Amino acid sequence: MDKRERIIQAAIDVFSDKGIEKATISEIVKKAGIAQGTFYLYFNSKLAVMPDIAELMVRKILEGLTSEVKDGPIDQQIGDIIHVIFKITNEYKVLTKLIYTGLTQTQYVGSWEEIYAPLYNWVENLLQRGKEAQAINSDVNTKFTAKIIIGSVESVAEQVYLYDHLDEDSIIRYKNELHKFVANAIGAYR
Amino acid sequence: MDKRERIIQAAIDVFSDKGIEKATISEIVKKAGIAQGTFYLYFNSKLAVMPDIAELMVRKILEGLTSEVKDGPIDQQIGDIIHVIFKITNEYKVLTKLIYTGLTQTQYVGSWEEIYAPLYNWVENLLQRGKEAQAINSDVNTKFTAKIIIGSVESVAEQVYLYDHLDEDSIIRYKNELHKFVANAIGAYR
Amino acid sequence: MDKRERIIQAAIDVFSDKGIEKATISEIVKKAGIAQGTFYLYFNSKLAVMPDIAELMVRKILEGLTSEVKDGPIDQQIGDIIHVIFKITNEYKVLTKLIYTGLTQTQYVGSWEEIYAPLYNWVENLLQRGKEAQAINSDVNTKFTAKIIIGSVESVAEQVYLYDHLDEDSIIRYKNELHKFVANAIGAYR
Amino acid sequence: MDKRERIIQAAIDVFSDKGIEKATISEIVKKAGIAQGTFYLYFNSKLAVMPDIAELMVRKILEGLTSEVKDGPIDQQIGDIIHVIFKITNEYKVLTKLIYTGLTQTQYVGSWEEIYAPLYNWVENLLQRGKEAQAINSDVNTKFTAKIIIGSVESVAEQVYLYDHLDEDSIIRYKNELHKFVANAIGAYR
DNA sequence: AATGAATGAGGTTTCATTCAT
DNA sequence: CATGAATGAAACCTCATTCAT
Repeated sequence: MDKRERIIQAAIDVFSDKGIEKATISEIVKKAGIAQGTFYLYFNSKLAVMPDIAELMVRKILEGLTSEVKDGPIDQQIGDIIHVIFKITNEYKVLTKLIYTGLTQTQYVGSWEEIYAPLYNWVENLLQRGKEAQAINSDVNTKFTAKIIIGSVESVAEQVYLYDHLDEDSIIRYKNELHKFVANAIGAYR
Repeated sequence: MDKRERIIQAAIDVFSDKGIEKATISEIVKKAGIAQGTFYLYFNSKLAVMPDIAELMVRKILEGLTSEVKDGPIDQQIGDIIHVIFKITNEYKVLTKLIYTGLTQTQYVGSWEEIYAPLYNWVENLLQRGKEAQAINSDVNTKFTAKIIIGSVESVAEQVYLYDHLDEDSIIRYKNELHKFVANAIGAYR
Repeated sequence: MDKRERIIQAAIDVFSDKGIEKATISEIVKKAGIAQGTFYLYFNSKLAVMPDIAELMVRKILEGLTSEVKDGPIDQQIGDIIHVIFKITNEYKVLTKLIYTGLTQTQYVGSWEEIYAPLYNWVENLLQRGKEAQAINSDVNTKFTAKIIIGSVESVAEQVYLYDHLDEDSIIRYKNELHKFVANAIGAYR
Repeated sequence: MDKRERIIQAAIDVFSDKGIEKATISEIVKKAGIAQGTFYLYFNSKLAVMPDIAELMVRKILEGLTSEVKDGPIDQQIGDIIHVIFKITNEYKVLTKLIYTGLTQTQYVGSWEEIYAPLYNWVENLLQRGKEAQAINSDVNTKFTAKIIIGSVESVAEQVYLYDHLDEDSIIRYKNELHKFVANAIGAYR
């Protein structure tokens, strides 16, 4: 693995473990197995790694969506989307949250839209096709709704895994309720 | 105003301005007009102020909900809720986001549920009454749905104000779409 | 117990526990159950308590000597002296050492001679009587030898209790060797 | 001279001058001519330098013993030992005392035995040879007695130089008395 | 005589950043 | 490109000391 990649991976580990505040470049380089000075050949600060981390996360989610959201009724596809986002959130725990904040705290806020665009687009396309197939309400604004859905699902996933620490059973019931909520919201049940 | 209160206010200012990372105790005490050592009589670290800030935010939102969500059809009440949360989010900008992260990064994660409980309860009660009046779907789990709604609305508000920096007109259209989304989700339109 | 006495006792506890370096007035007053400011009505600094502590220690040793060193052959009296000093050293552990250092580090070094004088005198008198009774070498300088004996015994006691942490059995053998050493040194066996 | 060595030398100076209590890392680094942060690359606290200082002291004493204690009657060798320890104690004044205390006050107490071992061994060997040559009492426990002798001599040296501040003439008489004391103690005069 | 909240000087400690190798 | 010892600015944090009550 090349140096840059190793830095990003190490940064993910350290940020997840210590949070942005307590994470130090010293620890990142130690974990990456490179010299202190080498870090600066690739990044200017620990927060400068964030966009790369965000990109990696979005890529993971997209890969998940592409592979796990099957063709079929949109109702079922929503279930798949929820499942994927929950899985990734659980896997990377606090990281999802940190990315938001990490980007916010820097000059990289602007990158946000850019980085998440593919994800929003993917869901928007799915809604668009659903709309054309008259599988959801005709008055749904696909652009806005894509973001609302992703925001809702991520928000609940964070609740469930980061704050409430629910047991597996409760999580399933939560996901079902959320599924019903979103499906109704876009009229996927008619 | 007593010392503790002044620290909290100063911390809000500094966190909002600099973010958690760059905020320093030195600056907080300067803004609060107290001595360096005095800070430590009340808090152990800058992050230890977070639970108090969160509590203040929740109190603000609750006050907003109590005063601005009128009696009337539940559909309209949802509009009011969205309006209140958007207003507070805009007012405190990054702070909402920082609280999440600030609590996550510390030993105070546990406080989260406790602090937000009143807010969740308030919405849950509203849903409960709507259910009893058969104004919303009978199969709605009020506890889960309360959290889903608050999460969704906050998530969209943050999108709108923190990342997308939308113009006023787009925000209104976004709010309308969100309103429709939530109302449909719980079956408030039948 | 009056305030002054309580401060001295608390200081003994804290110094024993934390050492001079880490001991703080804050902790002493907490242990003494008095207010922060009250300390200064009795002492100017934590080290200013040292002479009082030293006096208390010397008093303890003197009481021990007076009560436990019986009339009889000087050889046996030496054994008693060793026993008393070992007992007190064990009881107050590091404190003996700290007193030396505590006094050294301050303006109170001068007090040292004054405070220890009674102890030296007591042993000197014992040697003097031994000399007159021709129970020890006639060329012993009682003044110097008194100090040498006390120094040796304290030194060994500290070795045994503070550094080597010997078991009870080894300590007894050590004491016996020391006893023989001192008795021979002053010619108490002829 | 390498950084570590410079820190140790500077620490010796500052400790000797100010005592443990008043010595600061800031002053040590200033005297060593290095940056504040550099200190922490080698030691964690000012007391962490103590074991190194102790080692240096022991080395000095050993060098003194090796070079100044001549072959010859054991009686005379004892005189040499006393002379060396007095000289070093005078040269380093308070430092000898501080080492004891410095080590006591920290996690490094354990190091004590280890550091002093060579010194004890050296004297023990000398006694052993004296015993084999029947120059001293046959019932002397060389291990214990080595420690007793070193302890006694150091104790008296500290008395003389640190507390009593005796004049040169009195010191010579004190040394003579001590010499006689130790020689008699082990039966070196027969 | 006693209190204890508040102070702020002055220490400690960290860690991003540099630069000679 | 890569290194990592050294730096020192800038934060942290403690705690003796004060003083109004």
